[in-house]
Amino acid sequence: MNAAYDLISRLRDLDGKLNAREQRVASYVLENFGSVVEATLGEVAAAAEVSEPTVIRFCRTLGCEGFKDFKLRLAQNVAVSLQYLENSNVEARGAAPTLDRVLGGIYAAANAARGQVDGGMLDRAVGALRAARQLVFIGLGGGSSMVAFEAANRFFRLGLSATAVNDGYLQRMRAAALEKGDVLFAISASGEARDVVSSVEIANQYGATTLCLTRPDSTLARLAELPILIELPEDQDIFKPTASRIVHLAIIDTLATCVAELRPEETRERLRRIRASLAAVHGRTGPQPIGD
Amino acid sequence: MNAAYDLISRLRDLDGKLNAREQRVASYVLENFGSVVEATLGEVAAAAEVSEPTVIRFCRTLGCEGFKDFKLRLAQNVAVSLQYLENSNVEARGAAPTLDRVLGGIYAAANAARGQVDGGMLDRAVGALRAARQLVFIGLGGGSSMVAFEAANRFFRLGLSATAVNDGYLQRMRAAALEKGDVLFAISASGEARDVVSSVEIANQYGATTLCLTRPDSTLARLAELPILIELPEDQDIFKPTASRIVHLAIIDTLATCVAELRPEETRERLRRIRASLAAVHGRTGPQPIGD
DNA sequence: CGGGTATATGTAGCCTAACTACATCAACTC
DNA sequence: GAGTTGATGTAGTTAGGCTACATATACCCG
Repeated sequence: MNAAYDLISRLRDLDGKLNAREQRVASYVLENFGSVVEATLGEVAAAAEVSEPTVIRFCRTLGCEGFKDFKLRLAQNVAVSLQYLENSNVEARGAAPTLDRVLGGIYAAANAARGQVDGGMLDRAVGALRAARQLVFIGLGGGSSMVAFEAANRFFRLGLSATAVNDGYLQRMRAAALEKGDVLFAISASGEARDVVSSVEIANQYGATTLCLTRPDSTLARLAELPILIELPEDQDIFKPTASRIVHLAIIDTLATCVAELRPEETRERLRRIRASLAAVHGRTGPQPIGD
Repeated sequence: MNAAYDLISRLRDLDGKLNAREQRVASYVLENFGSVVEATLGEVAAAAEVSEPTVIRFCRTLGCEGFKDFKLRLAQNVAVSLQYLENSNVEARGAAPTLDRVLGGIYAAANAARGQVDGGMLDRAVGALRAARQLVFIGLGGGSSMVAFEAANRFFRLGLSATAVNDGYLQRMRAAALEKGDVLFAISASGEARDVVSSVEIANQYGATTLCLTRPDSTLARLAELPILIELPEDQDIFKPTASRIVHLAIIDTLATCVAELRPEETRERLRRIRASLAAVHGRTGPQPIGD
């Protein structure tokens, strides 16, 4: 998508497939993002125990113009995660560094998503959503269930008939009641949640359009008609909730925004009505978030 | 918090208070982040119509070591927003640039939050949460209600007695049933949602500990005992859902992580049990997100 | 098995860009 | 109105990135 953003993933892709000496550089860089950003060509060459031109060649292999360009892109690439990850080394626990870890995880997941999502995948989903007679979002297990509800919450504001269901039995029942023109949108971090998978199969049988937001190579990914697939980086930090939910919300927001922009007049009117309905509850009227 | 992150705000702070020629440089930089990152000292000097040393002095005024250091920091500072904002200029609508807008909004909100949240605020909240006999999260209006449920979902995993309530009447009732040692955690984007505010007042009366996550200078902020306050940047993009929900989720994740780390053994055991309970539903067992 | 070619890597030198020291100029003070 | 301080530019130095070329290694084909 964006050249600058691909650097690290390209680095990871090429890792192992490079010339011997360039590989040394790659390994060194992968383990020392942070310092490489501030190092000179000579320093990197010395640290990786190769000659300077080898480092330059390595940069060019990655598609950069030279070492300078490489450093700039690397800086931009790791800027965010770097900040957070470096801080997390400091064993100064407490809440503030933990916030950094959480945000760092979100950034990492968001960047990963950004690299994988291709426009077509989302555009097809948008096409199906805007044309839907009714929209049913399903998810299970807290995280995905929450995303499903939030999705319904997003889309009803646009004047669409949207509901979320997080009861496994009810999901199957709702799926069975769908027909052509209806959309079933399944959300699952694992892509294996049994009730969700079955519901998609059922909806397929009855001719509904099935979308999903999940991992590649999962059962759900194979069954849905218009899958949105994102492989998110594993998170080692077992005490920290995964960032996948957040990325899923971002995707939902993206889809909702696209649909809203395709029908601006209707959307504007709905938002006006919703805002008016709330003015009574708290006096505020400005351009605030609608709905608290 | 982190030096690198302050560059642009420092620039904005100093804007107008600089020497005549350095001001020229500042103005130029503020309007050309994007190209400055790739420009040389000479190019910036020429573009701002000043001499090269003036540019260097300008960099030092901002607290950088020199032009190189300045450029690096600027690159890191604007890396994210730049990527996203630049893309949004391109009128190539479609879903991919919209994803960039959504992520850009999240980044902007997250950075804003990061600058405002001080450790003490969070640490006090963590202290109250870990000691709670029971935890009740309340929120209204879709977004905040979702965050409340997700919070309960996060904390029950740690072995705490956590519930979420998004029914305004029920919120008051729950609040009235609380006592000393219990925690009421109110979540509100506006800080004015009537039922939520009242519930906090009621809980205060009965001696429960009241926390909140909301805007500064709001009614809720004034009433809660341990407020977590974040002023989030207004979002002009009316069709795009606000990023405030996401930041609120990040704060909740942070609190949950801190509490989890304060009681590691108990948490580990709960997570093991929860994982085991799900193994039956989908065969996966690895270090995946727990609960789909 | 050996010569030739292609690819990988290093050496030495060049050139640009960042920085420094110094000079000049303007403004403000007493 | 002269002195002093601070702002700005000029010229020169240095270091770091890059190129051209040389050497070494591996691979292929007869």
